[in-house]
Amino acid sequence: MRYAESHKDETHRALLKAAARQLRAEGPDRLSVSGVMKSAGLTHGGFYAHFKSKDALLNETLADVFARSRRRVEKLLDGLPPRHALATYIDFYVGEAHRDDTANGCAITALNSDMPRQSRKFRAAFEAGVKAMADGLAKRLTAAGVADAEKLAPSLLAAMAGAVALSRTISDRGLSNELLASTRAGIKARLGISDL
Amino acid sequence: MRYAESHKDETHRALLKAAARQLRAEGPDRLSVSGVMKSAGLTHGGFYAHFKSKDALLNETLADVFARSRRRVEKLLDGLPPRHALATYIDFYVGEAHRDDTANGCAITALNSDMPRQSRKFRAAFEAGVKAMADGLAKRLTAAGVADAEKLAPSLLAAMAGAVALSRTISDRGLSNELLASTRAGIKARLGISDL
DNA sequence: CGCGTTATATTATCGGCATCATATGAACGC
DNA sequence: GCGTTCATATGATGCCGATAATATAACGCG
Repeated sequence: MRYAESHKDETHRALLKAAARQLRAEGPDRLSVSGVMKSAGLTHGGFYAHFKSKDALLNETLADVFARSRRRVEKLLDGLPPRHALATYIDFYVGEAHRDDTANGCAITALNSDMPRQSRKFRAAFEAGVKAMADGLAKRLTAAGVADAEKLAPSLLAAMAGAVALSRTISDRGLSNELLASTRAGIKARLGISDL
Repeated sequence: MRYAESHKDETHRALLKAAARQLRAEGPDRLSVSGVMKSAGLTHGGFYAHFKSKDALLNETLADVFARSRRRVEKLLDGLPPRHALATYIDFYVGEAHRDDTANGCAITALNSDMPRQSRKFRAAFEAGVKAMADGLAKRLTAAGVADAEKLAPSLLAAMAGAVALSRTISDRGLSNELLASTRAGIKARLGISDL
């Protein structure tokens, strides 16, 4: 290695970061190799020194996005008492800020309807991410004393992601906000934490 | 008009029908002009005699999809007492058959996450469809004696669409079914029609 | 029954994108 | 400072899709 050993790793990370944003903003089809390279300040040709293919980039990126989201949520909720953590999570996920920041938001809301058209591997990465999120939520539900947490968690996740995704399609800000608020209230009622 | 006047109209309708399936199955980006023409038994060149552009086709197709879905639901629920109609609607929408038939299903579940990346006109057509569906649902809620129907309807729609969309991304059939069942139960509980 | 019209087919153009081959130039050890 | 080696840049190549120009063929009217 004549280059500083960090160079390639740093570039790799930079590409992943750029891809993570573009994946959620543009979707897997519209994300382009040259676009990612340009975002990282490079030209398109060097891409294949870092990833075998666009597919490989997409798969690695998606796993990375889920992992980062998970860590972010854990940091956000760390130390909160269970019921509070739950309420905070719901407010955070089904919130205006999340709706307005697709590029950094949850992959489920951003890629929901794209999945059935993607490659097997990409779908598998998505599914793994969903399962991890659902498991994490189930644990928090259990900790908060909610019954049937395992079965409930995926349904709650779907309701939250569905609301955020749909809120992004509504141009009328008031209506969009109302949709989010109504969803937060509905979910909290279902969990018996309407007071938080 | 030397051709039978019906020819062009028939072809137009056939193209719309093919596009309607491909739009939901492939998404707006992967849907291709030549694919639609081939589905209708034609070659790609003649397309522009029927539509100004791919965009025009997409817009018209989306409006058509929503209109047809609406009519289909109205037929399904026609004559049922309000609470029954509501329960039937939920079972139908959040059902395995709907999940398994993307190409003929609701545009919201099929295109949810694609919308933020589409053209203004296409998004407007989508939004109009969503509003019409929400209004229809609100009317049925009101008829069934549910309070706050106007605010509740979009949130319910989002939960239903989110569940179906997410259920399509889960390869494990059992888990996927469970997600749907849990969502149906949750929504019915929220509406006080768990007994139906 | 053939003529003009109109729907559809053929073929061409153009651009974007993934991928790849080769060139360049920066950094480190000597 | 010099050459080696590796990251990145330059510049193809080839495919696929949207659009458009032109050619063909089906049809009904006179």
